Amino acid sequence: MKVLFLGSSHFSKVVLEKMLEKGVNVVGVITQPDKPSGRGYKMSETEVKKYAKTIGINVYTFDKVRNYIEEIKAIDYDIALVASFGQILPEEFLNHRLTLNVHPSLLPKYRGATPLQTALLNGDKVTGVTIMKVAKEVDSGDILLQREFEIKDEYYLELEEKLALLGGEMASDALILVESGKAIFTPQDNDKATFVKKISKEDGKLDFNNPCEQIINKIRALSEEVGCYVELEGGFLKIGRGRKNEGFEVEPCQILNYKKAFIIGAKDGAIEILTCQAPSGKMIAGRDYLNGHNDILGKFVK
RNA sequence: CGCGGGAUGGAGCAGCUCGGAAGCUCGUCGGGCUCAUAACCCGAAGGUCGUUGGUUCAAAUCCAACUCCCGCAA
Repeated sequence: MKVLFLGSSHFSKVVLEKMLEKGVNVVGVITQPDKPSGRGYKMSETEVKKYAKTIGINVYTFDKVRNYIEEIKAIDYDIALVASFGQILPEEFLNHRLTLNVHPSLLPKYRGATPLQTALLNGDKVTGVTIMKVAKEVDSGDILLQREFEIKDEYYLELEEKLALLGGEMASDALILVESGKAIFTPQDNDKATFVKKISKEDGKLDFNNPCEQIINKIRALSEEVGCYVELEGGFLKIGRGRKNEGFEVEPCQILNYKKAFIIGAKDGAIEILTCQAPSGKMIAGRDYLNGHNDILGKFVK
């Protein structure tokens, strides 16, 4: 079967890579157009585009798919596969060929754009990947395949990587099922559907009046993407990694040097800051940060 | 030309406004104390102060260009 792949993010790239490894015949890739981004507003391509170019697959960059329906219909493909593409696909596209989606959650749970972050924020022990039809309503299509994944102590990027690899394998399996006519689609139970909200910069702020577990969950979910931070001495300190630590007395939000570890108190214990990043600085070990900032000991973060 | 911050022994920082023998908190190595220590005490090694050029009797410090890094914004 000739597969048309739609994706933009790192997740997409890993899925695509896995599918190719599995021998899937990808005849073309549609991705978001180059955008000015980063320092100096340099034009940058999506990760999927960069990868596809090195492999030699045809790349189409469409800012809005609905404006390119004719071009897409001219592409010779049997089935479309979507993974973290970043655009709502118009019905005209969906009606043209069967379109499947790779979604990193156990649908109907966590429909929407941030299922991975939400699972980590909620401290879920289990999540998964779903392959389903793309329907008009976001992430509501009939399910073809679904597999669980046990969350251990992954941070966001690690979880994304693992679920993308799983998703790539499942996508490959799904294509085989469809090709052989053995695909069985099961409708979702819409009554059980939950939706995840978008994540903003503000969501990354850590409140050390909360319990340790909640703080750790937030660090795992958001520190690598939007970034987690606390207010300190009128400025900001980004927090990279942290873990629970105990064996001493400290008030919530108070900074402590305990056996050379950078500690911030929480509601029911304390968090050791393993890595953090000062303004204009790099991400460094918490103890290294303390070395140069002994004046903050005993003070409180906000 | 989107806005801004930074580059100082192995690590993290101070010093630069007002040029004049490079400092702090750690780490490392050696020694001491201790039942013991990520604790304490004594000592040592280790730096082209990002690169290049300029001003000056004298530049980490002033000026110019460049390289790399980071935050914001997208």
